[in-house]
Parts: sequence; structure tokens; C-alpha cells
Amino acid sequence: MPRVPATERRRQLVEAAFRVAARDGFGALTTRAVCAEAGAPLAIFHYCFASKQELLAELTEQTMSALFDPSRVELGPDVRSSLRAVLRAYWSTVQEEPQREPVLMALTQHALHEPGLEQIAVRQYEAYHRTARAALELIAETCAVTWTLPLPRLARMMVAVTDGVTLAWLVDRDSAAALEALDSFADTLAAHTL
Amino acid sequence: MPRVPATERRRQLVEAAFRVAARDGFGALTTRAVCAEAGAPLAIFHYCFASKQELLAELTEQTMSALFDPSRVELGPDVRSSLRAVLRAYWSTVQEEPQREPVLMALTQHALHEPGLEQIAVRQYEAYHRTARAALELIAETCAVTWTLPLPRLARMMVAVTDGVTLAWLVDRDSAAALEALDSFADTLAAHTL
DNA sequence: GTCTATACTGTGATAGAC
DNA sequence: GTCTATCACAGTATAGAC
Repeated sequence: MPRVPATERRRQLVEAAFRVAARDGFGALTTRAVCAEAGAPLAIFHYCFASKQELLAELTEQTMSALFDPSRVELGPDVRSSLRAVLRAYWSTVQEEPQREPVLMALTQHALHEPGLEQIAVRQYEAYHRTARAALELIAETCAVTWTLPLPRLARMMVAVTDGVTLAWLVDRDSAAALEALDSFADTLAAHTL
Repeated sequence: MPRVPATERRRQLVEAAFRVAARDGFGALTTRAVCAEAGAPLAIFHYCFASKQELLAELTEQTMSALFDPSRVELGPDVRSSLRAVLRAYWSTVQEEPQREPVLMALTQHALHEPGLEQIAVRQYEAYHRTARAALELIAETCAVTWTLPLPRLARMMVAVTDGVTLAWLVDRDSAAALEALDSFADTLAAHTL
């Protein structure tokens, strides 16, 4: 085994953890599986991380950081096409890396019941709502309109839409239906502008 | 230990499993925990169930059977208020038994990665979509309107809405925001009628 | 037909050799 | 700073006593 600095090891283990969770499911995410995937001996784990929880926290943070960025989306001339563009851009990130969302959902679900991890789920959703809100503000500015509902409520609706569509897709993998639903939601949400 | 018939034991164990999953999370749902909760010795478990998977399958079925029934909802005079009534009725079932949805979500999540259980998640979502579709048809009939989008797409949107709103609520427990979002969704979906 | 005792595997974590 | 060996415990499952 080559001598590798601990920070590098941490990175390797987090990446290995992501691959294991994506491939074999959250239930298979054990310290042993992670070390095996990283090609490292088991005891490396507790040298690099104080606990499994610490790994999960870092895994969540790292997976979130690769999140969809609405400011890079090319918006259309009107609200409806801009909303479609944003939701389609989200969807293309899901399709490009189809493992990310299931892993994030499992992490959220787990964090909700784990005494030291609730804050992770809460911060995760705050980030989602911030992202949605930023997209909505960008659209209002670009298309020179104002929203007729409070932004926090619209942001919650957008997050619910993406989560709900993604969840159904995880079950039946019907990509066409998912995209249709997102487009229709874009149309309906666009009605809330003046 | 009193002698109890096996079918009765099965029922006790499934109920105990629900309580454990609801209280301590899906990760704590072990055969030991279930038997302890049911006040039964550990080995009872594999006398009543061939495997843990069998318990999970029955737990899913039983939890699903207590699902929301849209045909019992009092619809309003127009589409908008009827949709609100349906979504609010769903929401009140979530609020009345706040443990059910988290347990069902965890079961879905788990089933997706478990070789013998995928069909459970698929059937679960088929049931959701059937329920949503029935509600939409009932509204169309009662309010004498027709939907301007295909029913399967609208049903998918309704399921996405309830799932998405519920998921966000599980994280931040903001009931007021959840209800507002559902009402707004009812308004937007009502626009898809002639 | 019902339940007791126990087997065996896999888990996160640690002490201490290199 | 790295890794071997091992711990204590929780996991599912089973053989056989009542």
C-alpha cells in the first residue's frame, strides 16, 4: 500500500462511498464495502473518519456540491419557455448522472432518523429552496415579469415538482412521462405571473 | 409465553414492525427490534415469516391498504375547489397519521434496491396513480368538465405533487407551507380543464 | 403447532504492531 | 502515519425441545 496523505484518503473514501451507494444501494454502504471499493484496508476508515456518520455527512455535502446551477441555463423569451428550460436543465442533470438523485434521497431519508444528522437534511432542503428561488428570480428579471405568489411558496412548489417527478421516475424509469410532467408543470407555474 | 396462533402472531409482528419503523426509523427495523416490540421471543420471527423480506412485503401491503380514498371526499361546486378538497383530504390523512408516509417512503426506497422487492415499489406507485386518476375522473364527472391533458399525465402530476410536498414536510415539518403549496397546486392544475 | 436455545455471518469500532 | 488483528455486538436464520 502506498503512503497517501489522509486528506487524499478521505476524498478517495467519499468517492468510493458514492459508487457503492449508487451501485448497490444505501443498505450496502458499509465501512467494509467502502474500503474495499477504495482498495484500502478496513482500518483506514477510522483513521480518516471518526465515525461512519462523519463519512455520510461529507458524502452528502460533496454530492450536493455537484448540484444543478440554474444561472447557467439559457432562458427563453417568455416565462413559460424559461421555466421549461430550467426544469429540463434539472432533468438533464438527473439523466446524465442517474445515480446522484437516488443517493441523495437515501441520504436524506437516513438523516431524518439519525440523531446527529438531522441538520444535514434540513440544510440540504434549504439549498434546494435557495436554488429554486434563484431560478425564479432570474426568470422574473429576464422576462420582465413579477410573480403573483410569494417566492418562498413558488420555490417550495418547484422543489416539490422536481422531487415528486424524480421519485416516480426512480420507481418506473419512465423518462418520457417524467419530461412530459415537468413541461406541463412549467406551463402551469407560468400562469402565476403578471 | 402464551401459545398464540401463527396468523395472529404475524399480525402482531407486522404491527410491531410498523411501530418500530415509525418511531426509530427504517434502519432500526431489525428482526430483534420487531420481536422485542411485539413482546415475542426472537425465534418467533422465522417461524411466522420465511424471511425479513416477507415481513417487509406484508408491511407495505398493510400500510398501503390504509391509503387515502378519494371517493369519500366531498367535492366542491367547481374544479378548483374540488381539487383543493381532494388534496386537503390527502393532507389531513398525512397529518392524522404522520408516521405512515415516512414509513411508506422508506419502504419504497428500500424496495428499489432489494432484488426480491422491486415489484412492491412498482405496484405501490401503480396504486398511487390509479387513486389520482380516479380522483380526477370523479372531479370531471361531478363538475361536468373535461381535462385538457391526458389523464395519465395529470395523474402523474398529482402524485408528484403529493410526494414532493410530503417529502419537503418530512424534512422541515412546516405544515402551513405544505398546505399552501397544495392549495396553489390545486389552482394551477384546475387550469387544465375545458 | 409453538417456542427455546443457539449458530453463524457481518457490523462499526479499537488497540497496538509496524 | 499506516495497517494487522481482533473486539463486542447486532444481524438473519435454523435445529430441535416441548
